[in-house]
Amino acid sequence: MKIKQLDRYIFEIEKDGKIGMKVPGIIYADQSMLEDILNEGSANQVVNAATLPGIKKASIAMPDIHYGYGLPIGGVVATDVKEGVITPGGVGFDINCGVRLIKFDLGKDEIKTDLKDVAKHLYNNIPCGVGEGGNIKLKKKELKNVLKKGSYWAVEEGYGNENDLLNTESSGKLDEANPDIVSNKAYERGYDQLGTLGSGNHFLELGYVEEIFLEDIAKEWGLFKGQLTLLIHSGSRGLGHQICSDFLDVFEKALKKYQIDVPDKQLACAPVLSPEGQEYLAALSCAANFAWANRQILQSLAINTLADILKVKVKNLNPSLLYDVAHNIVKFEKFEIDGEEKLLAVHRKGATRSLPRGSELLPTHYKNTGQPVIIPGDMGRYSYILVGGDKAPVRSFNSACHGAGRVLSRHKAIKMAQNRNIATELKQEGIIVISRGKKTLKEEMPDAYKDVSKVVEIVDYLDIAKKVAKLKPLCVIKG
DNA sequence: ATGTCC
Repeated sequence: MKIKQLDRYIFEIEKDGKIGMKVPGIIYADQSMLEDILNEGSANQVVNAATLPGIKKASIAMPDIHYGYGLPIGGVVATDVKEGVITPGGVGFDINCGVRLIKFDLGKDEIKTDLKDVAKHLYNNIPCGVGEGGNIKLKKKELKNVLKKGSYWAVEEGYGNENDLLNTESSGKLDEANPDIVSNKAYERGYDQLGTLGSGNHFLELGYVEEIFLEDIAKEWGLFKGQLTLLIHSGSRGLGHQICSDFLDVFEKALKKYQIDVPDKQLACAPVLSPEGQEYLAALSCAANFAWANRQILQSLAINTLADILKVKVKNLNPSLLYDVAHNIVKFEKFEIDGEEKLLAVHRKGATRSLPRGSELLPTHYKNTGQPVIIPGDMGRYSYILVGGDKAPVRSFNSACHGAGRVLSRHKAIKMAQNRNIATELKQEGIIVISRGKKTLKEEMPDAYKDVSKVVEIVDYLDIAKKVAKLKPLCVIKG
């Protein structure tokens, strides 16, 4: 492939019509990241995605790009709704994996309880781990309501308030959801998994604001130095995973039916407006709604647990959701393409929506600032709060990175970690980590990830999203 | 990410 450097942090993979590329590839990264990206094969996945029917402008990769199923994690692909395709490989297995940030009216130095006890209490109260169920057990009729209503269901059931809905992407509900499309197998996996964290890179983290970069915006958003924060990263658990699996079969058959040629079967796709495309959209929306209800319930569990162990009233903590963003999703958004407004299916696969100030998709209270973009790093370093940048519409279909991005695969990380005790190492840094799975901490150790500061620096430089504040972890709960 | 293979 031919790669041209267009700017300090912009690399273009030239469009090669002979291999079916319909648009060029664009990778936002620095020189050293680019080398890793080329070596591990995810640049090739960017090229593959550029062949998808109806793709507009470019097949885009964020600086946290790494190898994934079909499209790389950190990939953004926008297809024309009328003449383009939709692909489960462009969304991922964990549909609406995402992250939310809750801020408190409490400084970390005001905490009198031993952090170890706080971590233990959180760990004991937040169901987590592979395949683990929680305390909420639903019948089919009720789970259907969750799939239809998303965060609204959680709020109706007392796990949150109107303010939470206002501060969740799409208000925590996609209207395209049709619970009748979801397989019984997916339902079976969902009955007891609402309000559970899961495993892998999912986590619940108590931290604090260590540094502020944009004072005005931080002030407007109610952020202050030393402030206690809660970060929750989870998704649609087994239910979403099953929905993705169910549709991979459907889309493989669709390739033949619609005579679509893709270089990688993992990019199996169908026209957005085909029955297959529409059914996937209806099912994906159910999984997305489940994930939003899940994070809303986790938020409520964590806040109550925290108030309990700190021996303060919830109302005195004054918890408030800054924002909840989706990482793995398709959204229908309007963009100007060749001077014409088009409705596009924006696939974000390990990418966060990043709406600039003035966007009509923003709730009124964020219209002047732009959208809070929450970027978790790794459990030993830091996380960032950014704000949607003015160049996001032209550079990335209003998308930013979603995290640090892996440098080691899960397998390699476990191998590299050998007999290291990651929890002990982090404790020496003043971070309490409790994990349910034995392997999880090795898979998720800080060395397995890029330095999120470098990743964030690139989207900041490109004005895709601007740095507002940096968070430091205090205690982390993992599955 | 995931009842880490139906």
